[in-house]
Amino acid sequence: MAELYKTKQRELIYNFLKENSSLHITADEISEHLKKQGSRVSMATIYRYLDRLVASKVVRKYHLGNGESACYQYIEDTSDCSGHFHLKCTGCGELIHMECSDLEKFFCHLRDEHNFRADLTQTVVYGECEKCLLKK
Amino acid sequence: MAELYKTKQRELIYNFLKENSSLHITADEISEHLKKQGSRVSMATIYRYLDRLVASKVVRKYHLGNGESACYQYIEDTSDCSGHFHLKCTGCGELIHMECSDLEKFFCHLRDEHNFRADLTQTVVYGECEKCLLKK
DNA sequence: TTGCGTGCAAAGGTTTTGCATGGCA
DNA sequence: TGCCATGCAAAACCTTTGCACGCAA
Repeated sequence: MAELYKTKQRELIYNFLKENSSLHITADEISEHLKKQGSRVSMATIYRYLDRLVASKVVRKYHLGNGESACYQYIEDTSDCSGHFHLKCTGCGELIHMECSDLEKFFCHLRDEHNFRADLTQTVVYGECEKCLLKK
Repeated sequence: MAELYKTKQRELIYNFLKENSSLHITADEISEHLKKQGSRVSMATIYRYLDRLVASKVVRKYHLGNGESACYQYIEDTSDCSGHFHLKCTGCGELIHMECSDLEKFFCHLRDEHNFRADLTQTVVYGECEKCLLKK
């Protein structure tokens, strides 16, 4: 499905996302990165392609709140939807990736007791990280 | 603290938020509501006042993702920050308010095991609600 | 009177869209 | 050749800001 045509622009965007699958990347960062590489790709193309990748579940879209731009991340393993979790520090802005067995419990609790199937890959927990708490 | 001056516009906005403290309201909804009441208040005034209310912790600001506008909610009881939680259905868009003792456990787990002090009032869990799951 | 609050209009930033052109198959 | 993809520019959208005027205290 998805892209019928393979183009240079799409290849560049795709590779950048895949090579940085541990990061959350904005459309603007993609544009900047490609510019440094010597390739210029219009924002329209970047957004249009990202929409397709999101629709075909190749990348995930995050919205980290306030006036910030949306972030995109390449999905490493399509099957794993349970163990990965995000914490965003409202102090320093850091995004923490968390793996934890207790999460599964929380997920099951929501499903069994509240009839709500949470999508933890889409969910971001806001709060303050260790470093920022110590600063106070 | 906060507003030194009491004005008609501020009173209207404040009352609307307070009377609907169970809802999450956008700046635009405030504008529309007041328009129906016969009062027109500029968006600039609404946003400026909301900023103040957020700064003085009278209302809470939520960002529900994607291109959606920010939502604001009057804080009923200033002290209660632990037991209230939000689930947003990605299917029908409904925002579910959840009270649950297991949440406290989850909150403590993050704090004790991950050194992260979550702000549950700012956090929204995405997923699918009962109704949308049944539709499938 | 003093200075904060308001409205208007313009600007800001991110994302989307229309249209003509360019490029893959 | 026949579409689809691209770039450009303009528009859409939410939110912020500058400035002159209005109004609370």
